[in-house]
Amino acid sequence: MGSEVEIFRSFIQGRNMRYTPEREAVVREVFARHDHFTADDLYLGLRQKNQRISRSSVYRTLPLMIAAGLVDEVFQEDGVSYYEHTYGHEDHCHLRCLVCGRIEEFTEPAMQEMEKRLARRLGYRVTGHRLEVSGVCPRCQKTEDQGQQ
Amino acid sequence: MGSEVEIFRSFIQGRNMRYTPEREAVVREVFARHDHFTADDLYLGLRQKNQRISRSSVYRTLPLMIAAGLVDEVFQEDGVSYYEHTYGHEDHCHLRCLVCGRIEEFTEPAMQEMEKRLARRLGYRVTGHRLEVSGVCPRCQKTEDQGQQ
DNA sequence: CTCGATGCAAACTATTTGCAGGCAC
DNA sequence: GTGCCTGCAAATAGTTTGCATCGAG
Repeated sequence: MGSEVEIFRSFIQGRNMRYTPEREAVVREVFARHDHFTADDLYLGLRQKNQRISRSSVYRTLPLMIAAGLVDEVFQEDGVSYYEHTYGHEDHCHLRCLVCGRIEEFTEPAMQEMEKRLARRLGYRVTGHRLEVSGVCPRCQKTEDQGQQ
Repeated sequence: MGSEVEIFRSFIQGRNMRYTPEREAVVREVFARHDHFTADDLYLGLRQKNQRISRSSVYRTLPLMIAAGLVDEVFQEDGVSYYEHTYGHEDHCHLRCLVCGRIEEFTEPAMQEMEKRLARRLGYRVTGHRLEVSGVCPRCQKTEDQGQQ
């Protein structure tokens, strides 16, 4: 932590925008987390830390962090967006268990190659990807078996 | 078309649910389309064909078609879900141009292998995946170049 | 006939936005 | 001091839901 804050400050100031305490608070909260979070998670987390901030500011800061390349929206569930910070993270994909809802991450080196191949084949300049694999996790398979299903 | 309707009818009746004209209308509309559509697209399409149906019924029928394996929710945009029918379609992924918003499809044989590898490695029983690659399409790259960007 | 399905309108909820006042620069 | 940013409350909009009625089986 620390360098992410600096990166965001540069990004904001480089665009001649104002580096406010609210914006810094959001960056800090984002990087204090190491899981998937919603806008409201950030808001409530900051509130619990006695940071005075509004939901609006959280909602207004997230797109800036995405533009700065520090955050990605990784999936949506029940109409709610989930985010994660990306700085210093290895590129990874998400695996969702349809039974227990748990989401885990995995890295897949083949993805990068696939992307390059795609870019060449279709003429796209590829900037990102989102792979979500769904299925049933080992634990839930076991439960199903016991349940004779 | 035709066999999809039959599949849905069997699915509904097999669950001891009622096969209503509204449900059949939705299936027919879904398979009359060959692009991505929203729940409202279906509703409006049916209305234009003078089918008397409510939005509620469309919204209530879509999850049934997904459960029947005939439809997939493929992405969300601005809080709106987009669907496509899957029956008889080759498995494919989506490529989104961030500049013009166009979404095109591509098939990627490596996906299947990747899935199998994953399943083995992590013990998951994999049932589906969603890969969305984003970037800039050839046409928009050209425009950017002309614009000196 | 019975009970699940429909249509309508109201409810829900995440996110966005207008506006008056505040503060980064 | 200027004008971007904030907080608040209200608006937005897709989707869901309660309920009276309808109709498939």
